Amino acid sequence: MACYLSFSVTSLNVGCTTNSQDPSVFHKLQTSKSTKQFNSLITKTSSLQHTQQPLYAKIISLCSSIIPSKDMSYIHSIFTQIHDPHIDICNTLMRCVLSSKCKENALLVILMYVEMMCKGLDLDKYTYPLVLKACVQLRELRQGRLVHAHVIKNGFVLDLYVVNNLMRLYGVCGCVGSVRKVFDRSPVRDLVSRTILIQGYVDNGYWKEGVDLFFEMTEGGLRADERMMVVVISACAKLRDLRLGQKLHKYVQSHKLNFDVFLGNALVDMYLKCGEPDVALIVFREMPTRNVISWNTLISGLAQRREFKQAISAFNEMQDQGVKPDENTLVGVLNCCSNLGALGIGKWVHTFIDRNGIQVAGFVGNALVDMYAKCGSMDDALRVFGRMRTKDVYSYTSVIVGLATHGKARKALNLFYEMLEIGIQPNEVTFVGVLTACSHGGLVEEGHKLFADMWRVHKLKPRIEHYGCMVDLLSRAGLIDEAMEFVEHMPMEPDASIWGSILAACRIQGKVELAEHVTEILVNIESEKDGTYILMSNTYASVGKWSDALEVRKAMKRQKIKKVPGCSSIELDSVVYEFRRCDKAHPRSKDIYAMVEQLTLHLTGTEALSNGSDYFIV
DNA sequence: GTAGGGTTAG
Repeated sequence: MACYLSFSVTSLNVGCTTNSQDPSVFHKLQTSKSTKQFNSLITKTSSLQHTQQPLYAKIISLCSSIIPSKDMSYIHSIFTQIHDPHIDICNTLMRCVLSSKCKENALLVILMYVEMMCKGLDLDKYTYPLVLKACVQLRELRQGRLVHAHVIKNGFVLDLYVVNNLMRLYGVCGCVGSVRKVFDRSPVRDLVSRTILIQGYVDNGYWKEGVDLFFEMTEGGLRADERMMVVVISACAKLRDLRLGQKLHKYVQSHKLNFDVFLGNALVDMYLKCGEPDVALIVFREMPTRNVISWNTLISGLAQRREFKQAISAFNEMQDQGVKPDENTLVGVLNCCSNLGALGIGKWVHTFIDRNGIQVAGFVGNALVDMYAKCGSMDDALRVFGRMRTKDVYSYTSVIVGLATHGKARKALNLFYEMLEIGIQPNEVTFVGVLTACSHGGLVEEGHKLFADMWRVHKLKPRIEHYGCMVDLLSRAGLIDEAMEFVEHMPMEPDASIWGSILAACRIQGKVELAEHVTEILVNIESEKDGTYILMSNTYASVGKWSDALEVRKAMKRQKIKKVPGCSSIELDSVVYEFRRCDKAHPRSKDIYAMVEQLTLHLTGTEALSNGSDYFIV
């Protein structure tokens, strides 16, 4: 075999001494911009014996720094051309390829590993962690198991780095049992192994088990470090267990652990998820350093608590402090906009996305589509959706739900069928949209068929909300008897929203007796809820039974049930204003009410019902 | 030259 690629010793010296054949080669290597140019330089250099190969490795690590391209195939091509490479060179090349953190390159590392085996090379303790890391990046369990077999065969089970990487691989591949097995059978373990073991449980949803393990270990005398605490606290956040969280926080304090940004972020997230936003904010303010993730944690955490306005002000503060938002920030903010109907802020975010060259794809694209749909700008939603190069079930679901709520039933359903044709599997939420479309479009037949398809075709078990959609569909179509029959045949206990649909239909059709029956059920389910009484009262009113309507109102008063004030919001110059019934908080509320009076007068010729008795208005 | 935090849709 000819053509073994390598550098001449002289060309290596080129950079440092004048004793060279071609003084420009080394300089060219350092300044080389393109892979092609670089490759041609390499192939021009002459042969090198493997005794000089450590020097060659140095060159290779230099290569990784001078070539910004993610295309590592040239490194692989160098690798394949070396006849008898030293293991250090292989490891260096592997590390270099792996550093780019993209899937294609991780695959390249595995390929290199296989080729090393074919060449009959003796792998060392540094090779296995690298290959296993590549498997982790790819979630490549099958290949990982083969590597595990080689690890055992070649006697590397005593190496901590190898063992820990093996455990990590099984963890990310969802094999908690294997993580445990490797741990239990390994004669070498350290704090890292223990952290990976706990993380294996936590990452796969066994939060309680992970936390229990932590206490078992610490009660046995183990001293946890910051990294282990981050894993355990994140498990606690998922468990929504405040008491436990406080206990862990105390552990951090009493053991004088370093309150770093990771630990801070984990604590902020935990307090937000456990329902203590005030404590979360205190911890957040106390953090010595914050990064973009700290802000994301705060913003998305507040959003999850439905504190959307507070989340937006956190976002504003973040910008005041000059922290650059990343894609996750924007997704969180867009989510707030969707819920507040804050179209202006949403549009601002869209502009920000465009100006910063952020791809409208994936999470960001989906959040943007959803924002426009929820803020009532369906045309914009469709425009963004149309421009997205790759659409997934979330993108489709957002527009389908959006169209359905905007009353564009046919268009929603057409998109649904288009989605199926492309081969995207719908999920439960997609069907909420599809059934809502049928309900709003009065498409009883199609609704029945699609409901049946859920399980028959897509193997999705209808949840209570789907039954709710069907009851709503039938009720709105005036088929109350069918709706009742549907409710009676439900496999689960109908909830308040389902009875609510029926009750609403009763009001429209003036079915007093059924309404009374349903109200009784509803009061038993949620006696404190105002909506039930109001619907019943309105049902009486709709058939002219005014005294009965009044009776219901009196009953409400007796039981101290107050109508929860409805809330609407409007956004002006990026500020969201909220209004409730009888709300006088706005500095110009006097003007606002005057305008309402005027408008009402204009529209109906009667005076607006300014205070109190709007129980009869749904 | 091993381990860690946050993420969209009804």
